[in-house]
Amino acid sequence: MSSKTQENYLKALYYLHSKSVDIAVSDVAGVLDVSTPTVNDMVKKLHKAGLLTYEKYKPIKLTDEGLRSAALVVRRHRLAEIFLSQIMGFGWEEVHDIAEEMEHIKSTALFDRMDDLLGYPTADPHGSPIPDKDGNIRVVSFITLSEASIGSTVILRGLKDSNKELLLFLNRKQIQLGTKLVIVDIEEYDRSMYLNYTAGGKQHLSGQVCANLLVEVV
Amino acid sequence: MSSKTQENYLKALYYLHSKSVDIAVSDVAGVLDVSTPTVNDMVKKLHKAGLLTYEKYKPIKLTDEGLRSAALVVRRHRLAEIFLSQIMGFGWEEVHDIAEEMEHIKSTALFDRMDDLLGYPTADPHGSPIPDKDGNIRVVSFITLSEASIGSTVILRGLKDSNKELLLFLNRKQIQLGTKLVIVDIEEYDRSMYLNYTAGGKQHLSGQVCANLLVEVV
DNA sequence: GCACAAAGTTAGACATATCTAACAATTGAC
DNA sequence: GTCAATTGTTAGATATGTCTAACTTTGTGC
Repeated sequence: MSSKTQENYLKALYYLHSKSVDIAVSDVAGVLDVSTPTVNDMVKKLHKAGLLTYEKYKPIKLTDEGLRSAALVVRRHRLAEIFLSQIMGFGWEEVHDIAEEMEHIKSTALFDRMDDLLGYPTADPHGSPIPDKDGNIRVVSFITLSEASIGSTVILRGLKDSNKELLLFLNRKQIQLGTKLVIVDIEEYDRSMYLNYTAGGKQHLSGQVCANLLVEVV
Repeated sequence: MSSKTQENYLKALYYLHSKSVDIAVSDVAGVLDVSTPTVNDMVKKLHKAGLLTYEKYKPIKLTDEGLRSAALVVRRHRLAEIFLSQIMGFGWEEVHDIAEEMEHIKSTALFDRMDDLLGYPTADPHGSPIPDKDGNIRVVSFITLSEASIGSTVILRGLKDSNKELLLFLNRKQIQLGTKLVIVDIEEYDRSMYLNYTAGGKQHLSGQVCANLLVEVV
């Protein structure tokens, strides 16, 4: 069983892995704000646990098992963030720090229940993907609503540049993550769109709003 | 700032304090399942932090500050339990272990938000009181519904002996914690009651059910 | 291709939280 | 009131996670 500290190292490694498969000890130290000898010790422990490859003076790499474990920490973090925001009504700027602590809770049931309540989101409001229960990441490429074509059906998956005003606006329009939108018509001159969706009926959204909504075409 | 371990000691001390103000080192060790020397060390730390009184070979006592800190841990635990049960739909038997971890999250905002969402409960479903934000316990004495008299208005605060069937039954009757009930009539021969309340109108509850509902007279 | 800077490692120290073994104080039985 | 049992304390060890200081390796600039 991995400790809270080990989970934080895994999360840092997951982040660095996404930049480059080869990871430097000093980069881990930088991300976690600890000294390199401290990282060195932990690297040896994680190597012994089979979560990463380690040879003296060589760059380290996450093993498949390490990547999976790390993805599960990230899954818990992102589910917690979305839960805090969507279900508990926190602002997106408040959720990170709380999720940082919630992600270490040892209860798969808790996070699976969040997943249920949230309708199995595949990405957070910034479009970062949420690994599934097995640590797999479903690669979905999002486009902005502006890029979608007339007649297509899309699902809102994230916001490109979220701010309070946009969130409140979407709230008033009864549009949330997971809402299925049908593009009825597009005004070419200002890139605004006419949409149809269950909760709101037919609505008109400005080109500016459309450019900020990340959607998945279905 | 107190660590997770210290918070667990405080919680144990809170429990023992409720049995007797004088607390034995060995009792703490028993509750937390650690050795007495371990408790001895921690007692010295908590004494240094001003949370309890300590004199060699004398029984220990929580100070006012210690009692307040401990109450705040208990508050977080109980709010988390009720939140997991009421909002997230967990069974009462599942919530304790998860709450055991959630209670250590360092975010007053999280627990205050739970408190809001739950409508400021004063007791958990077993009738154990929930300390407020300042660690104060509002002493309310609950009686069973059976003990209430005709014409009185009561609020459901807890269940004496909760089980799934009872919870489902109350759910069907649309009675939940916080529901205000007016006692319209009592059948003396079987101790059953006729009640009036907003969501359910006039309802008849058996004596067995009435004996299991903990209520606050208002 | 060599020197030196950057990166990585080792060694030794400290804090927290835990243990066992040994010792000390208190208390209750008689 | 004494002594044995219970309870509390001290001392020394271990595991985790952190540090600084000193040393080693790698690799780049010239």
